[in-house]
Amino acid sequence: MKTEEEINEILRILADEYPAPQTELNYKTPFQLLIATILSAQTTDRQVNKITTELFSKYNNPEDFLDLTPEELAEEIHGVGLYRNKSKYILKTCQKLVDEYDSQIPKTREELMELSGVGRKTANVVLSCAFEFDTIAVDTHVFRVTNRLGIANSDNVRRTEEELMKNLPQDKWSSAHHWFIFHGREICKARNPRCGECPVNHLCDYYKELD
DNA sequence: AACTCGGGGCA
DNA sequence: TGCCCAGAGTT
Repeated sequence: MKTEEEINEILRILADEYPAPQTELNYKTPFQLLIATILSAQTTDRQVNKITTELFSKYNNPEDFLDLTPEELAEEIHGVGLYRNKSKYILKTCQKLVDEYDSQIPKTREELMELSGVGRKTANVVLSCAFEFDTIAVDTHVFRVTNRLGIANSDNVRRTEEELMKNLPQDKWSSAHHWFIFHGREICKARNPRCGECPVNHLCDYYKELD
């Protein structure tokens, strides 16, 4: 595990390396962020971004989506993968938003996770990016990167979330989330990680154990 | 706990 | 061109 100084050094280097694109924050409303995050399951947000501009120009609230049949919506979101499931989840979620939340997005993790297609990761993204609540959304990139670096040490996403909230300074939670995701995609990849190009390899537990 | 759902990226 | 990757729901 890392000392506070080592963690701050890692964060400093990553901040310098990745001027946080913060892609989730590009969505204009909590509703857009929620839908985009449901769409992003098992895909990159690059794929999601390809379709959301047009999608949200046509449908921008739960009522708009409820005008569509599952088949029509599936057609609209073609390209993000798992589109039939995601179409059903989104329509079910929109119906619930209309029926139970006056078309607003609920602000607690428990309520968000009751929505179809919304698990812990999606709920945390909405809480931290749309409502700026103090949460860290742990997807597989964040999980892999932080465990390799030694900022977390856990075989379980739920515990990693707790460890990160304990080990990272709170004012860095939001930006660190984006650094880890970007780093995980470009450098610290699941397979064939490019450790030679990694700006924090001298501070990485995984890199130390390589040879 | 294992399986399903689509497609993009890379070996 | 086949294998790996990325969440949530279902069985």
